[in-house]
This record gives sequence, structure tokens and C-alpha cells, in this order.
Amino acid sequence: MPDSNQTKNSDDAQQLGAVFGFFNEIGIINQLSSALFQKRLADGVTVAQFSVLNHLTRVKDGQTPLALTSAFQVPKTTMTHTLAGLEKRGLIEMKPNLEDGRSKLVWLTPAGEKFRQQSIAALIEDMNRLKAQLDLPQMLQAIPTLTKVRQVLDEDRD
Amino acid sequence: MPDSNQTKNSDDAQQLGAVFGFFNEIGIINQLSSALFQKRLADGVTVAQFSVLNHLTRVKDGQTPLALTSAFQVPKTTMTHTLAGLEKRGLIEMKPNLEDGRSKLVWLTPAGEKFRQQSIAALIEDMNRLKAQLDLPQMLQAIPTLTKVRQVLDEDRD
DNA sequence: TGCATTTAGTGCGATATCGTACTAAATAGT
DNA sequence: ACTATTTAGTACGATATCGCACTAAATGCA
Repeated sequence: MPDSNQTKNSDDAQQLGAVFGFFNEIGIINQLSSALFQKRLADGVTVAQFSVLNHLTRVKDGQTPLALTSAFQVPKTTMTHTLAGLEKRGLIEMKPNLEDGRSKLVWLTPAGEKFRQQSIAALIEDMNRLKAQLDLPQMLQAIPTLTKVRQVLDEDRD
Repeated sequence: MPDSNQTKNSDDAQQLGAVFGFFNEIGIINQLSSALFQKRLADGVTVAQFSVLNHLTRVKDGQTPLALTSAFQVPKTTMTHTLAGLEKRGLIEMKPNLEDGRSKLVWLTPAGEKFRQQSIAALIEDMNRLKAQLDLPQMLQAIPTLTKVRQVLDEDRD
């Protein structure tokens, strides 16, 4: 029955298009929000570096680099590079992991914590300006959906 | 009245944290979905390049590079580089804009359209696998929220 | 018309991202 | 204990991203 096949294919195409649309919006929002963040970060610290600082504060420091690659879903080499930048600026410290000679532990320094706080303070102004435009409750509502998509994509990787 | 101030600050901090969480999920989803796309693209064509091909098909070709930077919200130099890659592979063609000597017009080639179709076909398998896990209706519901956020961020840029 | 300003695109250099291949340490299997 | 495999991290090279400065064309304005 060719007709039903054709119908099914066209449904597929439509769904695929919608999912493309979803990821397309995600990509642009990522672009714009990163660019906005970047402008507020002093010393040429990158958004990736700030995100690590923020994670170390919010979740816990003393983690291994590998745990961080898992948290951010970036390749190991990328995390090595990001951490090297943070260490060079004195915002983190890499100490040997006494329980595993292959790995290291990443610790925030006081300068790192201070830098994070100052960066957040610099963002408050933007936040307040945007809050008037954004529908905050709607955004919060969307977070579980985003989390679900993230988890599915995460588990799907081979 | 210090107490109300403190309460307000803590509300602010909480909201800021939630918004951070939102953009954090966005970043990771972008990471994971781009990586997944990338694996399906032949010849080392990048996700950025594919996105342009897709846009030229879905929206319209014969656009200027500047119109594309606006659609994707990337810097001009980035788009120049992306288009150069596509042109080198024969997937688009850059023609002079007869109505404005400063600019050019970007046209899909038959090879570009074919490449896009093949790439999408290569993605179908992933889509079907993910569709079983993803909550598609929930994702579609979230699109207007994402679109709103994207528009606000876009209009906010200076 | 003539000059100043704006606009579209690019050349160049810095650096971020990431795949491949490597080293060293830990673990598994015998 | 001994060798094979796995795992954490890095060196290196290719290329993507993007800011700055520039050119050439268009537009504004006197």
C-alpha cells in the first residue's frame, strides 16, 4: 500500500524537521548566551573556563579532570586545555591524586572563587535587564524537558 | 530594612542560579547533538556548514552572507570561513550581487542539495533510535519557549 | 558634485576545539 | 607474579571560531 507508506514518510520528515528546529534554536541560544557571558568575563577568561569554576563551586572541587569531562560532555583533550588555562591564571590548582597515580585532583583557589563571584556580580546587570523581557517561569518549566533531552543524548553516545 | 533586602538578594541569587542551569543544559545539549550530527557528516563537512546548507534549502538560497550571519548569529568572519569551506567542496556557489557591488549571493549547487539529502538520510537511523527515548511532544512544546529566549537575547545585543 | 560615514566582505593572527596517538599507572586474568 | 588490557591524562597537529583592521562600494549630506 504505497499511500500509507508515503504518509508515514511525510510524517517522519515533518518530525525530523521539528527536531531540527529544536536543535537549531538550541544552537543559536548557546551562541548568543555564550557571547553575552564572554563580554562580562575579565582577562580573556573563556566561558568554558568560567563554567568549570562555577561547577567546582556549585558541585564540589577536588574532582578529577575526567569527572569534569563527564559533567560537561567535552573530549578529554578539550578539558586538559581548559584546565591548563585556569591553572595558568591561578584560578585552580592541580594536585596529585594520592589514591590513583594516573590522575589529578582539581581544586579551586581563593583567587578562583573570587573571580567567580566577581563575574557573577558583573552579570547581575544583564540579568536584571533580561528578566524584564524573559518569561522566567516558562524557562524554568522547560528545564526538565532540556534535562531529559540531555540525558537521552548522553546515554545514547557509544 | 535589612531583612527584606537580604531576602531579595537571595531570591535574585536563586533565579540567577536557575537561569544558569537553563543555559548550562542548553550548552551540553548543543555539545552532544553537534557531536552526533558530526559523526554522520561525510568528508569532514562541519555541523556549521551543514546548517547553512539546510537553511539555504529550507528558507531560500540566493541570500547574502550577511543575511546568513544574521540567521545564525555568528560573526561575519566565521560565516566567511564556513562559506569558503562549502564553496571549496562545490556545495554552494558565490555569485556577485548585481544590485550591490559590495556583496555576494549564495546559491546551493545540485551537489549541495544532494549532500544535504544524503546527510539527512544518514540521520534517520539515529532519529528513530532516539525517538523511542525522547518525549517528542514535550520537545515541540518547548520550542516556543526557546524561540522567545532566542529572540530576547537577539534583540538585546548591542 | 565632493567628501564623510556606513556597510559588506575579507586577510590575518590568536586561541579554542578535538581527533589520533602516545605514556604511565591501575586492573584483570591466568 | 606476569602479561594483557583498560584507564587518566597529555603532546601534537588540523581546523574552527572570532576580534581587529582593512578595502571597496554605497549612502548621506552639505
